[in-house]
Amino acid sequence: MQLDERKVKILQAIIRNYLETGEPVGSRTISKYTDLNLSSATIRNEMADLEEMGYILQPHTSAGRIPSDKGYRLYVDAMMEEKEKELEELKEMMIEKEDKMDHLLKQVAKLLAVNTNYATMISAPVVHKNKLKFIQLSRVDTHQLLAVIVMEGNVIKNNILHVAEELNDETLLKLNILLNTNLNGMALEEINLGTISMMKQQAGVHSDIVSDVIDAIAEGIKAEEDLQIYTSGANNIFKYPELADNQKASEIINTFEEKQMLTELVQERLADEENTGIQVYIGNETPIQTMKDCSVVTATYELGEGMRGTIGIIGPKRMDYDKVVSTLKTITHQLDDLYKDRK
Amino acid sequence: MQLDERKVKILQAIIRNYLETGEPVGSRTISKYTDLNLSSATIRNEMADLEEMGYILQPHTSAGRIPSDKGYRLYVDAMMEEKEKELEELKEMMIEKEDKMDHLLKQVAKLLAVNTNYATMISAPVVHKNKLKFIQLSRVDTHQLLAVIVMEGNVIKNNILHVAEELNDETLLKLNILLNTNLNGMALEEINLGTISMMKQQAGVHSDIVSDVIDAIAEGIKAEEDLQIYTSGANNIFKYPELADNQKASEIINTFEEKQMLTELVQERLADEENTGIQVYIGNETPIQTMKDCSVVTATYELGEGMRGTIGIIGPKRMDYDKVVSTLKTITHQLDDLYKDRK
DNA sequence: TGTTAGCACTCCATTGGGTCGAGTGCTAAC
DNA sequence: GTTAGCACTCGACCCAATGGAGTGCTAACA
Repeated sequence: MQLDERKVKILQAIIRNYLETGEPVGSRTISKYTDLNLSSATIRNEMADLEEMGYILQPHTSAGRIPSDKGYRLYVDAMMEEKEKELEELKEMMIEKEDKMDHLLKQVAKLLAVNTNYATMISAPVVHKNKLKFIQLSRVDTHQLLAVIVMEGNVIKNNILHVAEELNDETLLKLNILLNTNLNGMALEEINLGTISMMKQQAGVHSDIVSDVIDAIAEGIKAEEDLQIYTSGANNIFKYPELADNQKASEIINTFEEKQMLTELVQERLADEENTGIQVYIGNETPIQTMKDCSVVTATYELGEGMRGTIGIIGPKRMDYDKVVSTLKTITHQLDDLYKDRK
Repeated sequence: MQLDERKVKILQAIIRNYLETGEPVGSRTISKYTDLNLSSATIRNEMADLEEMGYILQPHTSAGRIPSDKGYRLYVDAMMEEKEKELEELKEMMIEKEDKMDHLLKQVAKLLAVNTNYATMISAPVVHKNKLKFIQLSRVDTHQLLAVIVMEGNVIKNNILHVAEELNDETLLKLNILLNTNLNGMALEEINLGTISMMKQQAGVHSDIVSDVIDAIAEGIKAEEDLQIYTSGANNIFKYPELADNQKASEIINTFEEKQMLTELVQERLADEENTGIQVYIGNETPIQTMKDCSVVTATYELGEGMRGTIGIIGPKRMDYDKVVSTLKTITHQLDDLYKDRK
């Protein structure tokens, strides 16, 4: 059987209607809803076909039809294509240009959640090419050193080191020079045992401090790797009865709270360097099992120089894909602009 | 009417039973439950009295009784007194001694949530006496300076400053000396316009850099003030049917997600310098309106030198107060120990 | 051949009555 | 002061009946 234009129109009508109401859609509704001027009987025949083809399904014998995952997929694909064409103006948004990245991201998540009425997440940008830019040791106390490590993109790590013997200014200066001449400009992956042992040798009696600094750098990488994720609007799921029953709600809320599980979404996106577009996971397509009753829309944003993060919107399958996709586009562009402004 | 010993015993029996089952408790149950050897009829009489006195109430005419907020209050007060006396051994806990404070706090929140089956929150310690310990400007790039500000308690703030003209090493050194001699050891509140203008004058052409650093310090205070709160186990509320209906669950989850509202709990506790004990809010006693159907138990922990935070456990009114109070005591002591070890 | 009206049928949601049981208050007896 | 007993109340649960929304199928129509 073939999916002719009329079938597509009917399918779209079913989906749109279901998106609005959340109730199964009957043939009579469609017969009035569309401008096709077909009787409910004809619609019924077409609907039987669509069901056979797997685009819609009946929750039970004498109910209306609801879209299947496959049906949503068709709808979304068509819509995405449309969106891709229209180059939309970026709307004004109320982002206070906070200096602190995490404040900004929290705000973005919240803004999105409030605007869309869905749950949202955003991952902090991950720096891919992590080069050391600058290292500085300073004496804070007689037995405490402060190690400041600045990486490309002005990501800064601090560490307090405890030292047994007090260091004089000259030694400190020497160590600083040693560290900077050897490490500046190096990508983190390039720092190998050879470099380290050489530096230790040069540091002489203070080799343990070099070790400490290296450790601090290593820790910096680690901290960077378990990426920050901010969420908002998890309680929006209560607005959709099909997600609000205790069992499901509990699982979803938990996923949001743990955040750990959300990284799967992010990983999946960031792994693919090329893919910077918008991705839609419907129902079981999602990589996160607990969200199999939801749909997830993700977008990748970029802050120049390989710093990329992911934004996600999580809602019921009957989410307003249209609006969500537009909103995500706008937001990712905004983030882009923000970066340029700050540069 | 007076609350004699027998009434108290019956009240306790009612509460204990209700805590376990979550169902209204009938007279026959109590008659078998306690070792008072009283018939259900007698219990009924006593229960009528207790109801009149406001300690228990009937959800509807022919149901058993459930404790009122006032009833819980009596129970909790009695229990607290008991607990205060027994000096309990600190149990072994699985806290990895992470260096990063926020990891630690997240872990504590989670640990608590898993152990108690309630929702938990913990606020990052707030430093009350914020003294500057050390300031350092370093050149990162031709037009970028890194300002590192270390405060008492090794709280570190970084800021990248953008400068128009390139500074030579000597100027940088001078500025560093200027900043440190004028500001070190000062409490943040003590830095006034007088100090600032004097420093600016001394800095001459570079007075704008001094301004920037002062701004950075000011921002440091601000960031410190809107305190970090970590939460865990919000989805535990679904385990208690009386909290799991959509309306209530949504509100509670929202409160947890926003976190902002939770600060009220913290503020209330931290304002009172003396009060470092455990506080129980039952139902409407809570300062957070959305939690009027819950009980909240909070404890203050101290990491020496005026760094204090708050831990809270949020559950149904029929929470196992006994266990919660013990657990909180253990945890706060543990945090104390942790600090001593690291010192 | 595609479209439509009509009809029988299915199934869910809702409603209302009936029953059951847990629990109460009251009274009278111990 | 305590208890047994009894009538009463009220929510929970079950069940059957009802109604409505929606379907599939068939026959007639353009």
